[in-house]
Amino acid sequence: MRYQRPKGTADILPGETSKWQYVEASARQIFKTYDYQEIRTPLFESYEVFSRSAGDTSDVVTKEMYDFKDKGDRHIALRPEGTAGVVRAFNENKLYGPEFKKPYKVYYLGPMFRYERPQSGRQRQFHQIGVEAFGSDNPAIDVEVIAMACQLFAKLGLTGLRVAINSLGDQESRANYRQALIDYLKPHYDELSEDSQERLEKNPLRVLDSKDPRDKQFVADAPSILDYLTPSAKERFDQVKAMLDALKIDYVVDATMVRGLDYYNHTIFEVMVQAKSLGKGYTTICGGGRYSGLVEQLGGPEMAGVGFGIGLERLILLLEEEGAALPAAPSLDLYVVGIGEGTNLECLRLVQAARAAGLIAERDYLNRKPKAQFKTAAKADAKAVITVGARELASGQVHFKNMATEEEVSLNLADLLANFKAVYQAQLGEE
RNA sequence: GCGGUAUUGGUGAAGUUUGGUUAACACAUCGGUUUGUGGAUCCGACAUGCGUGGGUUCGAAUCCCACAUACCGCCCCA
Repeated sequence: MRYQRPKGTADILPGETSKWQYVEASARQIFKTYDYQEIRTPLFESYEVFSRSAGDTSDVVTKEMYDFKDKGDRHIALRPEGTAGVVRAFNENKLYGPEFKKPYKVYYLGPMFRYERPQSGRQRQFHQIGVEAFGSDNPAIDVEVIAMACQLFAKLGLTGLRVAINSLGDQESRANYRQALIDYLKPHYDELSEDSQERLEKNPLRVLDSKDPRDKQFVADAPSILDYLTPSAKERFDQVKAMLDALKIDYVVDATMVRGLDYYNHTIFEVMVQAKSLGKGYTTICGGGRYSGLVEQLGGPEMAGVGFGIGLERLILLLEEEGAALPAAPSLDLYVVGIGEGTNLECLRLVQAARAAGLIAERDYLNRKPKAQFKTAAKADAKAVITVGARELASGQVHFKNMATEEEVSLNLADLLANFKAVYQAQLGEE
């Protein structure tokens, strides 16, 4: 074992990729019905695109970003999340212009990079599917993206999900609450965990998320952000809740939920799940919300946005654990057995004719014995086997065996090659 | 970045407590039994090596050190 993949990366092998394709296809199909289209942005961007958007103090920026200077001395970073690059592209291509329908709806899917300690469902190169909708303040879009995520999970057969929502309010709400929280926690400073003491300085809302029992007793009685929402922010949140109710989407309001990236405001939400494969307690597989100032922050006009990201590794791990119906490898329509080296060309002609007819066809390339070839055909669940040997080459007749019934007939090789699909289907009694 | 557990063929793994010279067993694969017909039987082949590199020892998969990776818990996050 000379080389091994870099820490926190994975090879997704055949067999695995079919699951990925299934999940991706399901997402594309659902997003399409909501009128979202795919956008593809670079895997790397200027460092500032991420540092400006996620917040200079966020952990994602300060310690988890893969950044480097390229040969032209540009400060580059591998994307740690999808939103910033999409917003940059939105601005750079002037998609805010009047000729583009609003809200402007896009989805993306691909690898993201964070320098983290790997664990199950958490890698340094990981994959997200995400959506963004720009240019509407309507809370109905908040609800729509939540509904869209739920619909995807339902389609994939996931149950037992927990949808948590919260509102961070507008800037004024958040500033007022931040101060209130600091005022409340400051007197207990010495009793807080070391982590939370630091959080209190940098990002006080994070204290609410602490798992440390020392912090939890204070968090329980801490002021709620929902009491600090301005009337308009509260009205907005009430509308979101009412619309979720109207769509019969189950959710819980979690006033202590915060987000790791600083650009969020108003509605934020997470879809969580309890799974053995993802560690103890609830794990988030989808997170998102509104970001009203982000477009402007990255040099665009004042324009609202809302979106979410889904962690694909976690999602697929979950589907496997739940025994969800993931597609199996397709079986062969035809296997061509060749006996003796002289049949090499005829075997090639036959599989090529079968493939041209749209059949999944395979043959032996190793000049193995008929028995071994039949074994391979049976193992691949081949529906039919055609045998070609010296006798067949001489007579122009090949043996066609229906593997299910074990019946074998002799067919004219020229007829078969001339009209492959019809002859094949007639033999198997297919339409 | 911090703390912990683990790492033996293509696969599942036994062996590590008590260091001892063919690294068990099973599955898969390949070959033969059957000069040209499938999941069966029987026979045979299949780790000059136990994550990597050092060290201790007459002798190391077994003991010690370092490193790498995976996993678990923090931090954080999807």
